[in-house]
Amino acid sequence: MAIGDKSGNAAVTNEAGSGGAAARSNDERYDPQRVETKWFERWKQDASLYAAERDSQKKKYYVLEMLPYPSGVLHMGHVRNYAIGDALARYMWMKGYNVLHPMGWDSFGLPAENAAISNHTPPREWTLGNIANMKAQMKRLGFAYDWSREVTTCLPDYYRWNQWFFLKLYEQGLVYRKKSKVNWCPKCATVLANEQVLGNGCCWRHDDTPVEQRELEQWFVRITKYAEELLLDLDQLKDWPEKVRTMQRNWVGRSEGTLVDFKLDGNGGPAGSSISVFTTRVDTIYGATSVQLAPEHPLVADFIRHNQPLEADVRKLIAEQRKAKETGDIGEIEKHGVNTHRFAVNPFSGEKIPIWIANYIVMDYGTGAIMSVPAHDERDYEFAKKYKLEVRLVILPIANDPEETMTEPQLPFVAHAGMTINSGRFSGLSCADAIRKMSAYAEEQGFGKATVTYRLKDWGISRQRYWGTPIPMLYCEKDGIVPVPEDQLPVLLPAKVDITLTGGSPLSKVSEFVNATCPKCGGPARRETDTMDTFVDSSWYFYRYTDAHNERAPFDGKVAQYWFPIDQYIGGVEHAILHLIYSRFWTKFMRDMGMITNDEPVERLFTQGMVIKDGAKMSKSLGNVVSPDDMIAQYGADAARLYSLFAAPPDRDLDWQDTGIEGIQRFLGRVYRFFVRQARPGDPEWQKPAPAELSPQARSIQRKLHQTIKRVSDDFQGRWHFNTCISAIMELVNVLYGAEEAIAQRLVPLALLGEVQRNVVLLLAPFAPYLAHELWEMLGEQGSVLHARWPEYDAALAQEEEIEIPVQVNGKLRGRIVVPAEAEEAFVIERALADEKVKAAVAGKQMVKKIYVPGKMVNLVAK
RNA sequence: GCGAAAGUGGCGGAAUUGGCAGACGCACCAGACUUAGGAUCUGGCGGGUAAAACCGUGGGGGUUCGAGUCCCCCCUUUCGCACCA
Repeated sequence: MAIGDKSGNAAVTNEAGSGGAAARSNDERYDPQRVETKWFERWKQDASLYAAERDSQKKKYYVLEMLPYPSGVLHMGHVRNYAIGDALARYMWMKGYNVLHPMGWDSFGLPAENAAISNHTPPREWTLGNIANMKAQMKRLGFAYDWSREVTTCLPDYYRWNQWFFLKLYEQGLVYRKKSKVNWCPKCATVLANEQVLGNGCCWRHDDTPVEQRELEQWFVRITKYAEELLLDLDQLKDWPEKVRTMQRNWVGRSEGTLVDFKLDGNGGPAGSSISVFTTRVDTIYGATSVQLAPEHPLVADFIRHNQPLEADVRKLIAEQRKAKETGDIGEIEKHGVNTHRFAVNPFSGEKIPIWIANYIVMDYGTGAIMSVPAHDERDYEFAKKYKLEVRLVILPIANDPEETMTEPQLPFVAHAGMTINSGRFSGLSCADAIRKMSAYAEEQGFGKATVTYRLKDWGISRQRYWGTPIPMLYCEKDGIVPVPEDQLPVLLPAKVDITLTGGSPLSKVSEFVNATCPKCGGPARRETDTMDTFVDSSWYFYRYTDAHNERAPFDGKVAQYWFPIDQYIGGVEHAILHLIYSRFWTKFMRDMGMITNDEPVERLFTQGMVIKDGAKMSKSLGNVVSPDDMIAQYGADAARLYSLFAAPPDRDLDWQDTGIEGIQRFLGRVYRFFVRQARPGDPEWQKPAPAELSPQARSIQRKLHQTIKRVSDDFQGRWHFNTCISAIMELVNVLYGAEEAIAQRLVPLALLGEVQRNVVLLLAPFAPYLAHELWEMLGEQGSVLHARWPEYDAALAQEEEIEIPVQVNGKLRGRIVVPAEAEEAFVIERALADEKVKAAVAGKQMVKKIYVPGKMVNLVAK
């Protein structure tokens, strides 16, 4: 076996500084720590290495990974996410684009406050320390970010623009103040985020204390103003995963229906009051035999006032409902209700029907009141059966045959198409027709109207917490709510704050912060002490990257216009709703303000799968966490990145296997050793382009090279199955190993060998930047491989000259023949029939059919 | 309950349009080199058989010359939604 020829070691001597074939095995050894440290130090010297160009003539490409929360250390999910984005960014650079690939920190949020409490570190210090740590990890991993555009949301130069946007929203009536229910722990005496309420409905710090619902004044962003557009524009987001679009569609939850007012029947109630009911099936209203109220419906309090014994029952219903909501099985709640012994009047029929309060009616959808039509709704049916309420059929199925008599359907009959009966003047109509006519009639008569209901609620952004953007509002006794004037921004978050979880918002106890002057009257005013939801920060951060140091505006619209929309956004599917819907809202709001021209922030969205180990998500409690630092120390950054791309297609979950990354490490070493043996940078012959005439063996190497370039390029353009890209490169390297003897015997022209090596480095560059840079230098190339041109494949060179065709007889594989790629059908069939095994298989049979699928296979059908 | 995705060797996965199932990698086995091997190189590796035949992509049916891929029914897993009126 010939392992390299001695002259090839010329490349090594300037590299490892040693010589002599005897020491070969040691010199050839790939030491990722040595190589990666070397390049890490070099890259550190050049801050502008990955900077996007300004005023570039090149086509732009904005690739973005979702910014992390600086929790302390990177985990493998981050590594995978950024490895995908980094590969794409590097590929696009090599394709000649002006690439924007920034990174930042979603650095406000609760964990910093918890850390402050548990280790007495100020949130700012803790957060900035984590950022420094994670940034160092990212650099060590070799991610090509333009750090000159780094955005840190917890710093005033960023959050002042949150405040500025808040003022703009306020000016336009898109932010308003409203009482709203919040989770309140009586022991902590503070508000809890939903995430801090345990499954049993208790406080996370006091697991024996049930959380109460309290009404608090909160700031709300009127995202519902854009509900329709947020829904409609989903159709344009063709390069978003269908799953995400569906989730957003459901989240917006548009539902067309009719509002109908049922007047309260006189005795004892407030005169003229009525119950507004939302229904999608007003055509069934003559079948309504009761009205059902949510236990938390405002009218219920009124009923209780007139009928005290009701209170206990209602409390029970509320408790049942809340518990079911908390445990997540509101769908399976056993239906309970209580009769108020009051009546409502069906405005269509004039009929008096009883009013009930039921635990399955929720206040936060529709109007919190329904008309109950047991005959045509499963839930109403179940309830009516239980409480012996009347079931009245008002829709019949439409018979296919007009002669056929309509039979009464089995109840409940949830009809989508049918004909109304027992419905007064609206009898005999199709359902669709009845809905249209009855809605119109209700509107005409002034007791209802067609309407659209959304599940989407306005976005409550007030948080009674310290580590967030202060809401720039003042409360003046004389002037009421007064916005902080723009020129007084930012409202700085005070550094010295005593963070405890008692007594409400930490800021409310900082008197220097709270006490302010009213800009209108000059009198004393009190500052808003709530801070903003951190989703505000992440709703527009990617615009800031385009103009990160602008001190006069969040960003320059012209600059943003060059870069937007984001060409490719990459992140976890867990952000499919909140972050991505708030971001879409913010873009539309900024567009309507005239700041930008794009309707949507993100052109293409990619959601990568989770990193799991031993079948479960990595978590400290399971003890199956793999630390990136350990992986870097043991195998190197390239190996960690490459493995996270190789182990599974990026959209699927990745099952981390420690032995798997060893295989990648082996592969990287294999590549390195081949180059150490075969690079001949000083040889002019090796630098030349490959000759046109090649031996079959040389030709097969060249063919494999072009096939590999094609496979890798196609995947970048299309389906992103980087796992198969990497296996394709492995195959190419395996071919090169198999050819070493031929190389030694000079059967492969040096010119081709050089060409193949240069291309192997280019193909590896997006995935394994450290090794690629090392090899590029080893090849004697000038400049960074990052700015080398991505190779183009030659279809003719990738083309096989001879192909192996499987021959089936009656669909079973019986033989293989080798034919020229361009062979005619008749020739191929003839050769197939001449094959010994095929002959044996068809012996004594009658040939029925001969099928040749060009270039693929032959199937002979014989009986 | 509704919706979506998935189910392929001992394992991760490949098969891009209906055309050789198991690429590539791991693990394992054998050989080479070696003072040594948890390094490296070479070969083998779905089941079955002496070799074939034959059997094999969750199960059952179907379409087709041909099905992992298309159609129907069922099972399992994961994710999302869920009295949404």
